[in-house]
This record gives sequence, structure tokens and C-alpha cells, in this order.
Amino acid sequence: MVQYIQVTDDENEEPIEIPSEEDGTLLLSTLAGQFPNACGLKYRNQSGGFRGIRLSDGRLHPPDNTWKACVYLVVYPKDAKQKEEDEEEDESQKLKKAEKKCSDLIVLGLPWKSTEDDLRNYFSKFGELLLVQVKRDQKTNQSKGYGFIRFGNYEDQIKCMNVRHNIDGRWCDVTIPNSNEGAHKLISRKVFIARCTEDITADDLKNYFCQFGEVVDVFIPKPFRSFAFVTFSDPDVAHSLCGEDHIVKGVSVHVSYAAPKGTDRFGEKKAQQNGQVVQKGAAGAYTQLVNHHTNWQPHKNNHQYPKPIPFPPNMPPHEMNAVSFNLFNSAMMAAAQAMLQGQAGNWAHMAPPPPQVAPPPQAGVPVSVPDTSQAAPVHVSYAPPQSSSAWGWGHHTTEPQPGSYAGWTQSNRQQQGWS
DNA sequence: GTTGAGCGTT
Repeated sequence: MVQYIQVTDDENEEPIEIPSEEDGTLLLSTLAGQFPNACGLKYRNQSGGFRGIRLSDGRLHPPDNTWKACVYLVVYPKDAKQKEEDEEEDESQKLKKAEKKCSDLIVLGLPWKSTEDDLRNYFSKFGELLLVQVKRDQKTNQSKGYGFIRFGNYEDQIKCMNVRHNIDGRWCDVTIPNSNEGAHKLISRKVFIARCTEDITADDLKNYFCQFGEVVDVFIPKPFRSFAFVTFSDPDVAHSLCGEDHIVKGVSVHVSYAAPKGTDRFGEKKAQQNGQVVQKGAAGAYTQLVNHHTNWQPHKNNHQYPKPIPFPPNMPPHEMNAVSFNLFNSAMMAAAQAMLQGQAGNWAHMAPPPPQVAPPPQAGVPVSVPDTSQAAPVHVSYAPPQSSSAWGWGHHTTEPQPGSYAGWTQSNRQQQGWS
């Protein structure tokens, strides 16, 4: 029997009624008679989402064999551009979703004796664990000294990654495993603040940037180097500010990405060779310096580092990442080259970059790097930026998360004004 | 019974 179906192409307009055929189907041509170029119908289901109407041989079929009393919306073909935009939107939505998803975390530096039970006992204080593994040698069943965990809740994961962990007397690192490509986006919550002046304090930065979201850390290198880092709890907030200029205490500062782990200073993923990251020239030398500095558990087989390498005092690894990738200035270049030639000088005597005179190169703008390609490939391993905020260098305004700061001495804390 | 910058036989 013929049914009249309420149809509109604008939810704010009054619908018009168009007739179905005797068999209950609605001819697309009938629909197009009222709505030229229409190619289909959709309606809202109970949960508020759209549901499409089946179209076959030019006939629209009623859902569940009857046209409901609801208003059906006309669907028009998308033009190519609109479609493209929608797809882009989908991609960014997907990305956003991915950023909030838990991933497996690798736990490095476990005591040989640690078991799954030990890990579960330790990490369950951060939240529900969906996975706990200690990797073992198949033959001997000996622990390989690392394992994997996974939380059920993203916030718990973030909390866990934000602190250092002492398990049975060993400092362990929890981070996104290398095998999990792209997951570093999960933790890019830190931005690089360029063009700071010396009178801008960590509190100034915190007070200013907290209007955009929760600020969990501010780091200002000492001695003054005209830049700072601000870490938000929400990576979306960090992303949203990147590329912008902001006025803090009357000073225009520039916000950009703090170079994430595993990328070069242009944000590109590094080339790998034999499983090792390869960099040439002074950049590599400087990165080696980063590597050395970040080995906070002394390495017995020190053959990678034939000579002691000095490092700038008061410079945490996460800063050095950004410095090596964003701020490759001549003084550092000279130091890196000197290091290559075994003439490493004293970093403490290095002049900081002249503020306001030679601003750091912007992301994406190539910086000339002298050819020192005779430099041996180095294995680059970064300190995870998320735990570096808890390290003892520089000025942090926020108290690190509780739970695992056995490495902190009382005097550390007092120096930081935190006790 | 040793070791420590190590990234996952699912």
C-alpha cells in the first residue's frame, strides 16, 4: 500500500510528504522530483546517528519493511572536494582517537629476578593492568631484563609514563616500544617556547599557558638560553598551540613542537641501518653527546664511548633533544666538532646563544651542518621525554608524580623548593 | 651460578 513519507533536506525546514509505491518502496525518481539530484535517504536512529536507506535498482527500501513516522533526510552526492575534506576530517578524528588509546609499554632495566607478579604488584598502583610480561630467554628462562605492560585506561598509562620507577632497587624506564610505530604521538605533550627573555619565570609561563589546559611541567634551562619547555597533560592542547606566537609578560614567544623521540630536528623519522640510527656529521656527534648524557645507569661495556664526553650542566636530556634538533648554533657545533676531534672543551664555558639576535631556526627550515661525514655512525638512544621532567636539572615548577622518586635526595628537593 | 641501553617465538 502507498505510504506518505516525510522528507526534507534541511532539518530546520518543514518536511514534505512524498508517496511510496504499492510495494512500499520509494522510487528514487519520486524523491528526485521534489529534491533534484537527490541520491538517497537517511534517518536518525535511536542513538542519534544516521542510518542510510537501502537503495536497489532505483528503489529505496523502507527500513524493517515500513516507513516510520520520522523525518527522512535527503542525501546528495558529495562533490569531490567535499568528499576530500570529509576524509581529511575522518583522518584527524582517527588520529585523535589513536592518541587517546592505550598501547603496550616497554619496561626497561628490570632486575633479573623480577617476575610478572613483581611487575603486577608494582604497576597495579597506577591502574588496571591488561598485560604483564617479562621477556625471557627461551632456553634458560632467564629474564632479559625487560618486559611489557599495558594499562586498560589511558590516563593511568600517562600517569605511569610520567614518573620514574624503582623496582627492587633498579631504576626502570617505562616507554612506548620502538616497535609501536607512530605511538610517540601519544606522548608529544611538550612544546618548545622560543624567544623567551630572562625575566620570564617558570611561573609566568605556567600562569599564562594554563589558560589552554593543565600544565604539568615547565622547564627553563639554566643558564639562561632564551627558550623553555611547557608540558601539558593533554597532547591536543600542546598540538593546538604549536606554530603560534603568544605574548607572555609583554614578550612575543614562539611555540613549536619539542622534537619527539625518534625524529630529527625537522620532525622526520631517522634513517636506520642495521637496526641502528645513523646520523652524520656534527649533528651525530652532538646526539652522541645526548646519548652519553642520558645513560644514567653507567654502562659497563663502554666501547661505544672511547673518551669521556662532557655535557652541559643543568641540561636535561629532553632539552638536549630540542637543542640538538632545533637550536643547532655555532657554539654547539664547535663543541660537537671539538668532541669529534677529541678536543672536547668545557661546556660550562660555552656562551649561550645571543638572545633575540640570532633566533633559533624554525622547524622545517634547513640549518647548514658542516660535513663531518667521517664521523662513525652512532647509536642514538634518547631519554624518554616524559620521565626527564623528573630529573634533577634545571627548574621545574611542578612536583613530579608521587611514587617512585627514591633517586631524589632531600637536598635535591630542597634546592628545587619542593619540600 | 655470569649480564645490563636490552624492543615483543604471543
